[in-house]
Amino acid sequence: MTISNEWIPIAQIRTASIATKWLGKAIEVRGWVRTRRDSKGGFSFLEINDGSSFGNLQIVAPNALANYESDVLNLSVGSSVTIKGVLKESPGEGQSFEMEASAIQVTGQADPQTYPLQKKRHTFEKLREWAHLRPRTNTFGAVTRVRNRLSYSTHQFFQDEGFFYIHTPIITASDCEGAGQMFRVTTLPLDKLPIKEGKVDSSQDFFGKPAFLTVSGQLEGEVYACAMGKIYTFGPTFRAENSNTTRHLSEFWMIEPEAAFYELPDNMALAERYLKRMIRDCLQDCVEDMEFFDKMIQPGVVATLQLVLDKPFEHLSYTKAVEVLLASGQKFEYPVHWGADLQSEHERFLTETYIKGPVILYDYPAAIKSFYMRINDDQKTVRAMDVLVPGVGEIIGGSQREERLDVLLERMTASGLKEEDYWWYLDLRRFGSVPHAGFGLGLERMVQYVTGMVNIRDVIPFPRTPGNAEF
RNA sequence: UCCCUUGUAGCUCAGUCGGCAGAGCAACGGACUGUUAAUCCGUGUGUCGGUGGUUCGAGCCCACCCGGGGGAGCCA
Repeated sequence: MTISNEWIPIAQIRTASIATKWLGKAIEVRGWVRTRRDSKGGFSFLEINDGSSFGNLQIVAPNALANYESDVLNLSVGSSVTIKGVLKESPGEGQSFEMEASAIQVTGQADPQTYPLQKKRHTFEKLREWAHLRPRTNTFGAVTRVRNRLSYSTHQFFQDEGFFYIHTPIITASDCEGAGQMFRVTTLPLDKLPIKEGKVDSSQDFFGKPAFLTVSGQLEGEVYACAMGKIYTFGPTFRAENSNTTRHLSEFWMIEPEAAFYELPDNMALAERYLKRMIRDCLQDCVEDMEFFDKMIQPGVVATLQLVLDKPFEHLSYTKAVEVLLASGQKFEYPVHWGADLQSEHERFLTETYIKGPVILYDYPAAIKSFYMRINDDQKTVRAMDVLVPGVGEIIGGSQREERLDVLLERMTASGLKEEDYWWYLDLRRFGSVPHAGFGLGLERMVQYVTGMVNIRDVIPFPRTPGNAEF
């Protein structure tokens, strides 16, 4: 049996407009068997998935095939196959097209006695133990394609808007980013650490000083924004927090745009355009996947996203938000008062009950936000913004940065930070300082929002959480 | 890190009062069928998370340890 090297993605056959051009023609597909149904009518049905689309291709395998008895009747779930045949309109219900096989080559068998995946539904918890096999399931295939689309949209959006893609460092020697607990990076022998004056002598370490995995590329992003105008980063970030929730990972992917001459309103508008671009692209290009999420994962998610596209985002100052919460009559576990950070129950009320959609909160009390956020004229609040969405909560956190050297120095002193650790960051304010702003978006939270997937561990291929780095 | 909850067949789970370890699905064998998570008949399946204790006897009670899930905090 000779099989050519030309095969077509099943996604093409799932798209009626493209499929028609293959009708009646000999084609080849390659993929994995999802299920086999034998018929005594002299043929078997195979469902083949190759990852290119949510839907499968139904193969009709006639018993006239030379290897029908020996191979086809032994094909089990998970086996890989290469199939040649002719694309036809399907007389059966459930699919428009099917392929009448003329040659089936079994590439790799999957022993049904030991192959963990069944045709039946598995819990997400169990599938996490099989992270190497779960992309072969409907849900994880769909999540993977949506995640890919969101990543692609990110680059398309920022490139279209004139932002430069900047690669900020993964390893950083400044532990001053302040966004959370950091992972230490070292080549020192852990069983025999060099000790000097009772402390680890980091001068002997690889970089001659303590080094860490980045928690944010923001400070480096500001450097490039203050030269290139508009930049964005898109890379992995690491947080060594011992958090065990459905919305936190130890390793996650973050998109951080930063733009010179941008003030907070520009920043908010950018965030809104960006989120809408991603949603629009997913609804347009991941139709089958989104239909699946809408039906099986979170009923109504498509309509909700469509609604988000049609309406401008609500804006609410922190002060107004506190008033709304106080006036709501809702009983909260944590009482609300001006100056306190909003708890997730408060955020949930605002976005899920009060606004019923995305909401941008801004102008937070200075005391609960980072030192680099620009102080407002009231001296009490800073130009910070959070974008909250129903279900997920905070999906974006950002701010206009403090560009005035004297004010920034004051804020650093008040936060107990040392000027010398930030000399290069402060230089941006010494030489040609400009107003600038940016934000960070957690890719996984965006995937959660768009798909309705409840647990963040199920929207990243190989989740890293406290106590779990398998695979 | 704190609180709650959970761990029994490949998977999902039941297991009463402490007294021989169970069901459905999957798998396998057969029947039937342009089938759609096909259907029908039949067959097999166990370190009851681990260690120790109480008891004539522990899946069940007690102690400690490990894993999973949910909530909180931290944040994206």
